[in-house]
Amino acid sequence: MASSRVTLRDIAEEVGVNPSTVSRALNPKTRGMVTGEIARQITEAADRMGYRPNPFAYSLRTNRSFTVGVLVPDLTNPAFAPIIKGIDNVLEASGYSVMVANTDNVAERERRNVDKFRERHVDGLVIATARRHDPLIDECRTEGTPLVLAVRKTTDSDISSVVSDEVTGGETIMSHLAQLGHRRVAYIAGPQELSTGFERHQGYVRGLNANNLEYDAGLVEFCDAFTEEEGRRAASRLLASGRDFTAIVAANDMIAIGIYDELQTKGLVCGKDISVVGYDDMLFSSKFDPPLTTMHSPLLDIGAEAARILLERIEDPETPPRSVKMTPELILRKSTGKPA
Amino acid sequence: MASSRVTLRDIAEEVGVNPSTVSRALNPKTRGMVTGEIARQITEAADRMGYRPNPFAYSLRTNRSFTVGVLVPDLTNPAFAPIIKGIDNVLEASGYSVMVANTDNVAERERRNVDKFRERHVDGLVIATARRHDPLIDECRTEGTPLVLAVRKTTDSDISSVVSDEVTGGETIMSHLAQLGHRRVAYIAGPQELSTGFERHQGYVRGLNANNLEYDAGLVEFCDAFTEEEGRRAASRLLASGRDFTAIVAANDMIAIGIYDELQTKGLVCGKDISVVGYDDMLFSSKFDPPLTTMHSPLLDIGAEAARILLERIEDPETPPRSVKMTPELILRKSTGKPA
DNA sequence: AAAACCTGTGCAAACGATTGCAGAGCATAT
DNA sequence: ATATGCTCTGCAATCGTTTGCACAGGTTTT
Repeated sequence: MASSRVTLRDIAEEVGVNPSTVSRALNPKTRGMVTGEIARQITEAADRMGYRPNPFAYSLRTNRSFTVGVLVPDLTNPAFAPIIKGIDNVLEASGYSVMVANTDNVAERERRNVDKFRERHVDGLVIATARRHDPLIDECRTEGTPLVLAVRKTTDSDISSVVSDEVTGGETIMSHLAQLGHRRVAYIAGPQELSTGFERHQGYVRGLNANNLEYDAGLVEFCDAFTEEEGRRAASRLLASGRDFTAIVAANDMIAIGIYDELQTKGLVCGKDISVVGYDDMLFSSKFDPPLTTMHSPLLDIGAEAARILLERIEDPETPPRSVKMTPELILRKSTGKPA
Repeated sequence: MASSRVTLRDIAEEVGVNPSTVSRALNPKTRGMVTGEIARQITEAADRMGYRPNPFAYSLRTNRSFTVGVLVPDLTNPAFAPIIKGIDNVLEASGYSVMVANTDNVAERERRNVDKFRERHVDGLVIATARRHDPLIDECRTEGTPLVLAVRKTTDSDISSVVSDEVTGGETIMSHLAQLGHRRVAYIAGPQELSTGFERHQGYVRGLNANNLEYDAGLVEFCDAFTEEEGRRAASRLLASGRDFTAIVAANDMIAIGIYDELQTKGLVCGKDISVVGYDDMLFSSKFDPPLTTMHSPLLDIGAEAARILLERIEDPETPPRSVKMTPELILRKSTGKPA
């Protein structure tokens, strides 16, 4: 990699001043300290010579890296990719670079990557892998690392986070179903150690109440992960239980896909024999067979907002933690209908 | 961000030697220079005290950052996400960090990000945004920046790249169709300034020849981008042309989806009235309606291999450029059948 | 006119590593 | 016994910035 040859000293010599003057002239914050004319000469020389500050020197001196680390469980999961994109969009505009790490949901890998990020002195972290109780997050907090959680939160509310309003989302779904006439609706929950899984399930029970439906433990199955395979297995258990129900709501779209799979192998047609609704409205959920009715989570915005909050906190370490809840939106498609 | 407090000097004082000795003891390459016992004491003290080298200092001195930049048109496009994941997997294992940049296919943004990466002295670049003639790539080449192209290449073969074998892929698709009995198959091509678009189209015409079908310019439409929308428009033009054909092959899965859309609005049923085949086998292409028969590109492997080649080149700058072609695999699903 | 204060600049010390060079100590060759 | 060589360690410079401090010169205050 060719190095950016020209340094502060070069410019200083060119203009005939001390490097420190050049430094001050080039830094907006200190520019006022130097005489207008000299500053002009310096900036002129700087871009004539193609000066590019050396980030290592800068960072060594200031301990700022203009870099943030992003942790996701799976880069290729359409429920996470948009978050990164959102983050990248706002961070790029502010001159930051984003480093990503894929953790595949393994705690050890999360820790390793957080450590790596810290060693590299990232200015902050956005974490989309947090569990409700997460020692790693606690650590970061006590270490004072600026961080914001995306799409998930911990039980500790002293940490910035941006999520969608999962419980009212879940509630809304139930109302939709109730309105269609469903009385017995099953639920396939996500992992309860994730706020997403936990709160969406909570939304389900609230929705039950709100619509005068009663909770039946036999109608809810839990998944160990937000995956198609887990969804399929849970659906299989549900079907095998012999219980009666006319709709299944899934804790997210991946699980919903798993349900599709199982229904299909059982010869049930989704949207007619049985309704199913997902959550997230991830890419292509409108292309499935049938198109999935689902709760749209504004993933891109969540990422962007997380980045903004992080930036705020980085620029001013005194900024108190802030938690924002985006409001999701129900997208009606073909996988729900009146009960058979 | 709390700084990693302990430095070489601290360890030096603790053990009672000069910082340079500590440096040597801790660096595997120079470890041999220091007496075994002392080295032992040093490493012992180092991890007792929790020493973490300061990357800025290291990089400032050595000009190495253990960082690579990755350029993709769209992080959220399922045809690119796996590439990043593949890259991350191998790079993480080698202690590198990956910085991503989303360029949305805008050249100016590509340039800006490459510049940013260079300023930050990344050790290398993997670029998935290259056009067949790409001044940006030329520049990088003459600057000597280690880089490897992923999933695309330029006409200049002196640049490392890893792609799937697009032309034989395209050819294979045609043979499949011919075997089913299709004689008139249309093609919806991708942008010809991208090697992917160009070579896949080339595969189409070779496949025509190989199966004794003749080329009919009226049966091919070109897209300006690998998008659903472009695919839909091209399909619309094709259908409107009044030409006769029994199958459409798309330059990639996104375009294929666009074709699905158009067929549906025209009341044609895909896989019966007309066959369509995609390319890439991106996530969920098995979930579409109907499941898409497509050419599987080993995206994850492509990313991983690109990372490996880059690493090679970084460690030894004399390594000559290397281009590898992965072999794709035809995945038969429901969108193709015998001609109506 | 002296005292006090600005304002703009330069000097030099960091930041935390790596590395060429010099030299101390000791073993081997002459 | 001297010369030669080898191995290990320390010294100090360096990478390119930022920034506290000193200070020169000019302005304002008393």
